[in-house]
Parts: sequence; structure tokens; C-alpha cells
Amino acid sequence: MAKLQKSIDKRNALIKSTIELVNNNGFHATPMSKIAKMANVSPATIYLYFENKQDLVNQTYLEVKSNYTAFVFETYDKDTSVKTGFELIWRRIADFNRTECEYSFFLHQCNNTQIIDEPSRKEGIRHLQPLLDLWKRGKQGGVIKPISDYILYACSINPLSFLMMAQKQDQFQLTEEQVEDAFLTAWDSITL
Amino acid sequence: MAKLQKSIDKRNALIKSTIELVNNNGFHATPMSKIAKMANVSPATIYLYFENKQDLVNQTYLEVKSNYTAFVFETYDKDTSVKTGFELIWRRIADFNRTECEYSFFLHQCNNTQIIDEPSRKEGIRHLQPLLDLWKRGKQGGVIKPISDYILYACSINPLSFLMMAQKQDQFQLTEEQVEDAFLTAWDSITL
DNA sequence: AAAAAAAGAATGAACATTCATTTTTATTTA
DNA sequence: TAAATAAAAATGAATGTTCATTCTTTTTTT
Repeated sequence: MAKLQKSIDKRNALIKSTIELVNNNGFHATPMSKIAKMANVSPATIYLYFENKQDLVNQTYLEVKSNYTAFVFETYDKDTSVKTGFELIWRRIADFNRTECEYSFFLHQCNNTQIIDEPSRKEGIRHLQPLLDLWKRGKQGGVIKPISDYILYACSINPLSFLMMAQKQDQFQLTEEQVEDAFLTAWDSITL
Repeated sequence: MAKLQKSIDKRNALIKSTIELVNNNGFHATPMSKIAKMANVSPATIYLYFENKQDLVNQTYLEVKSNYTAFVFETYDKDTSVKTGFELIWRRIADFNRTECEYSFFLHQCNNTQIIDEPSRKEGIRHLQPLLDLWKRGKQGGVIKPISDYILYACSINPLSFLMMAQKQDQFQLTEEQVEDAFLTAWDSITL
């Protein structure tokens, strides 16, 4: 395949530039020419790696999303109590939001706007399966509230995105202590 | 002022069209010509009412946001118990998300992207002052957890936005019953 | 009849994408 | 091994389109 001959470094540089520029200006306000310049590449070169602008952003999304899930479940062990398991996952997500703030912000933008096309977004959703399985077990064991996974997610995981955004906008500082508070709150919200 | 001579209907139509088109295509993918067409107006006419595209979207944002706050606190009475007060506000927000879904979605997009360059976008949750005051009282009375307002907001109010988004993307149906679940979850999360 | 509001067409800039060349890399031949 | 050639990758400069904004004219209101 031709693809594999081409420099993986260049592809990465393009993806990195895309993230940074989309984060700062939004997708439609980010010209290909700027992405190229930031990646030290000619505009034409982008089209050797990606079909077009939409493909570039879709692939960037999928790549970031897969980094995200890999990170989140890296330390997960499904043979633990529901509480331990949840805490493991939750804290990894919190870490990701804190340490990989650029990725996190990019994902947030993609999830909350019309940047990404449907198929890519759909593909992104499946990634949290282990957490859903854990919740299922928790519901069966009478630990987790027997309510929609969407509500569980909205109340326990999504707040981290919001706090990350608030932090990014300098409205709020997400310190260690705040993370503790947020965890206890998340746990309280989803348990019986 | 000339402004007041011009038709308020046209201005409203422009704002309405802006919301609808930005919701469906995003700001930068929405041409002025389409906004004009949807509002049954010539493109040039937009510039009689707004300075330019940025001004149009900024003003739309301010207008929607002020509708939101007016709606949310319309029924609020600060001389009630913390629980009653919170429930009043929370349910109004839920209603707004359900019945004024277009407004709600638009606000969400503005709050989570770089569309708006209005200082007021950076004000965070300050526009919800009565709610913050209520929480203060709740903290003093030992009802509400003594933690950052941002965390309280993230866990009890923000989930509604998330659920509205999920609904908008047809992943989820926010029924009456789900609203009940969500309310109990929200209340559990912020109380001691 | 004058002033204000609205319109459609024109302008010029920005931008995604493609084209024609050049540069780099890999392969073959002597 | 080194020169010669072929293939791949990369480029800068076009291309053609889209679009925000403005200009000139027409319509409506006062």
C-alpha cells in the first residue's frame, strides 16, 4: 500500500496541527493552508494523506477517540467490585481531561457540534462498552440506580467534560481537591 | 434611532433563521445568503439590522441567553426551602431543554465552541445568580455539599444539556419518567 | 417630494482542491 | 560500487467556487 510508504511523521504532524487549530478557531475557520503551514508541509501534500478536509477531521477524531479509550481502560480490571471498577475508570477519565487537555477539548468540540459526520460519531460511541457492562453488573447487584445509561453517563462522566471546559476558559481551577469532590458527587449520583 | 423604525419582525425572522441554520450546519457553514433567504429578505437587508455576520450571531446569542434566564427564573420564589427552590429551577431548565429545544441547542453550541466573540460568553455560570445564592443558603444550612458551585452545576444542571444533545441526535428519548430519574439523581448528587 | 428601507447585482477576498513540476527515494544495470 | 532510471512523494502555483459585504437602483413610507 502506498499509504504505508508515506511518512507517518507527516501524518501525525497534520493531525496534531488540526487539533490545535480546530481547538483555537473551530473547524470551518481553519483553512487547509494553515494546517499545512503548521505541519511544515505544502497544502497539496495533505491530499496525499487524506481525501479532503472532512476526511482529515474525521480521522483526527477517530484517532483521538481511540487514544482516549485506550487510556481510559488501560488500568481497568473487570474482576473487581463495582465501586472499585467505577473509580478506576472515572479517575482515568479525570486524568485524561487534566493531562491531555488538548485532546480532551478537541473531543468535546466534536461531540458537541456538527463537525464530524454521523458514521464517524457512531463509531466513536461504542468505545465505552466496558463501562456500560460494569453498570449493568452494578444494577443487577443493587448498587447502581436502575436508570438509563445515558442518565448515568450524564451525571457521573459528562461533568468532567464540563469542568475541563470551564478550566480551559479560566473560570475554574480543577485541583486535586476538586477532583475528590467531583468523584464523591459522581458516585453519590449514580448509586442507590 | 433608525433601528427602531425598522421592522422588528424582520429582525426576529433573521434571528430565528440564524438559530435554525447554525444548529443544522454550524456557524461557518451557514452563508448569509441562506439566512436571508430563510428570513425572506435580501442579503443586503441583513446589514441594515446587524453590522456583520459576527454581530448577527453575537446578538442572537445574547437574545437567546436572556430568554433562557428569564424562562428559568420566571417561576422562582426565593422564599422557599432549598429543596423546593432547587426543584423549581431545575424543572424549569428541564422544560426549557425539552420545549425550547432549538434555543437550547443553539446555546449549547455557543457555549461549547469558538463561535461567539462576546465577553459575556466567558462569564461562566454567573448569569444563574439566583441559583448560586440558593446554593449558598443550602451550604450554610448543611443541605447542599460545601463544594465549588462549578461542581454542583456540572453534576446537577449540566447533565440536562447533555441529555438534550443526546435526544437531538436521536440516541435517547427524554421522557417524563427519565426526567424524574434525572431529577432524583441531580438532587442526590449535590446534597449531603 | 423627500427620506428611509429594501432589493438584486457586483466586488473582491478567501479557500478547498487540483495541476504541472521538481525533488527525493528506491531499483536496476554496468 | 556507482551511475542511470524509474517510481513515489512533495511542492508552489493555478483554478474555480463560495461567500461576506458593498454599491446602485427601486420600492415603500412619511
